[in-house]
Amino acid sequence: MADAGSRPRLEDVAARVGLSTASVSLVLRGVPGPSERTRQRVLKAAADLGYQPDRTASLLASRRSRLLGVMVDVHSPFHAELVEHLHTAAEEFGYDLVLSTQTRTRDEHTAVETLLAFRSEALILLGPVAPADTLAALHRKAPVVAVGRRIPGAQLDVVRTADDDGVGQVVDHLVALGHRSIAHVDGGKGVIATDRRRGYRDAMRRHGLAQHVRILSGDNTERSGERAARHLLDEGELPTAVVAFNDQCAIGVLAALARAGVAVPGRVSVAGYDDDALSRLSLVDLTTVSQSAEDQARHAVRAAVERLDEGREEPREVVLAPRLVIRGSTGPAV
Amino acid sequence: MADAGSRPRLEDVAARVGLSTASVSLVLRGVPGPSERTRQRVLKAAADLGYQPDRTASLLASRRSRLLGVMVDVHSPFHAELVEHLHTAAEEFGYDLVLSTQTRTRDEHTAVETLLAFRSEALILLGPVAPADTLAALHRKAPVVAVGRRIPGAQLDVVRTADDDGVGQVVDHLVALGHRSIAHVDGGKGVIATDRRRGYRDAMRRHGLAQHVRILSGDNTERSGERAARHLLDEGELPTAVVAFNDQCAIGVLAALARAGVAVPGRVSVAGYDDDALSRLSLVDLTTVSQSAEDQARHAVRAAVERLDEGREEPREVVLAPRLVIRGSTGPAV
DNA sequence: AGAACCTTTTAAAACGCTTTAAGTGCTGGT
DNA sequence: ACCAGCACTTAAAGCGTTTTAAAAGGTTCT
Repeated sequence: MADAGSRPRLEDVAARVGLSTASVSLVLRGVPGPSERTRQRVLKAAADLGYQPDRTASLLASRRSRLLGVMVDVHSPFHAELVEHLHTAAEEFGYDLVLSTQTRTRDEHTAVETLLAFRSEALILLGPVAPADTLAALHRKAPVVAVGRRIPGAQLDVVRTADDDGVGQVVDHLVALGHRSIAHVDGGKGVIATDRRRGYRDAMRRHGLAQHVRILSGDNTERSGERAARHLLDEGELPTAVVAFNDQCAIGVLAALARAGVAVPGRVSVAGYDDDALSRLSLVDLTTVSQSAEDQARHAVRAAVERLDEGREEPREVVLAPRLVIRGSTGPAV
Repeated sequence: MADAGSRPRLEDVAARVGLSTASVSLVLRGVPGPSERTRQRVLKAAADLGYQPDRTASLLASRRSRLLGVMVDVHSPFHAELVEHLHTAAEEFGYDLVLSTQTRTRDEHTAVETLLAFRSEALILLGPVAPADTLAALHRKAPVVAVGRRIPGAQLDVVRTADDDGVGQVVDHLVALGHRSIAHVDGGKGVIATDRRRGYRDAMRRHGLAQHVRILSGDNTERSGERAARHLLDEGELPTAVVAFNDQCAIGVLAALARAGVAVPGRVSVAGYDDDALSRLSLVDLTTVSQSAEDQARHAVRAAVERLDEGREEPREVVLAPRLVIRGSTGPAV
């Protein structure tokens, strides 16, 4: 019956203690019912046999899968951090994670299909780029939680930080250091970039620096930061501070300035956004804005669980306050 | 029968064309047998209904799962790159990947158990730290392919690059630039560190520089690089070049030198190992050694497939040649 | 006309678990 | 004695696929 070579099954441990598979199943899942004596014997037998439940079978048998599908961009250090916190948060609620990495060769669509094929009960999408209506359609199949991006008028849940506020804090910080000529390298046409750009504009206006507003086009790459910095250098009218769209971009700015022999923060202060692992490198030591991965992860899981277990129907948007992280790349204006 | 709300099942598409689920299953998996006419009708019906096979059920029903379990350290940029290539390689052989991230809170053991619970047929472990006999025990349950690390005398498959050779290439490069006083910041007690240290020693000896051998203790962190560099600075006897255990460590060295105002590569050349995304940043621009993620991934999948589909039993070790990547952190000796 | 052989289709038994409704013994109250 | 009620336990019906052995429907050949 118990073929020597193969993994022990529920039936094998049941046979070992002379009980039914049903009882064993109950014990192993910690469902109340079985007596203490039974519980002990089953646990011992399971341990002796090295029994390990077969996920696939469990998932199939239970209508519930208790699985949350997570789409991540495998290249983003910030996503990696989020995933770690998602893991622990999900565990607290008795859920597990299925990850689907989105890479150059596997687009969002494929990634999401994979997650559904694994019967994820809800989807947590980190920084999805798909248009709002695509996400809405998806949301009809399974609850979707979008993390890190604003989605206007959507029925789905959103967890994000207030990007405009974050950039505002950076500008406040720089102004407090005496800067007036503060430029912004923006992030292109996405929703996130729009918010950060607005945050910059509003803050400048608030400080009566509207005439110093200077926006250079860029994106989320190092290269774009370099290009923008070179542009400033060539023009000769160097601002005293640069606020970049994100950390990658900021690092590009730093590189171009370093090559040109411009002292940072002596001559020009530079700030980024995201508090990437990169920005913490002591070689980089970048002033930036933290999006508190842990809180975002916790809220995302919480949102999914509320939909699944507590029957919430109305959409919810959680907007967290970003936190300025001051490091060595910003200093007093010259 | 076909409840409006739920996903269509195999039975639903079978009913739609008036066939059995068996036939539909055959068609959908591309198994030869069904007639052309049947094939067409089934495909159309499946498309109409938006049918999507349920992975869990498929996996359970087929003895084969065609799943490769991959353990990755979610924080390593190098692993991220490997995963991307593993995906495409696995796809070529008709396999899929299950990822299990190993984080601070989830150790190797848990990660691997998860992979087995998902019925992975083979395990691909990226940079496993477990002792050889633990891995050997695991290998008895399912074929294990260890990537990136030497495992002496093991029965399992290993795919790695020749670390000693890689460091040797770095030393050769530096010697060619006129360096003689070349120090090494090592990586602690792991197998990888041992190999790289040996590579350094051998190369120095080969060039008749045995009396210049200088090894500073370190590990795989930026901090250790900084510490080592500060040590050298304090002593006053700065070598003209430093070969670090890996890129992270090298970046620490760079940071400490930068703070001390030591020009790189003007006064001291610095090299790392791994060709991390970090080292490509133009701000860092680090000479390093590439481990060719794509080749390693391909060989790892190939090894697993040979075990699973071609009945190979003897262990195999694939040792790839590392490739020196020359960037801006190394230059002529002063 | 029947045997022999294809080709195509299908019924039914897995796969390893969960879950529900129905048991089985007890105890204690009448 | 009898029944109610409680605490456990279990038989059996799924979950949505794959797979196997066999059936069904043709041909072609004697």
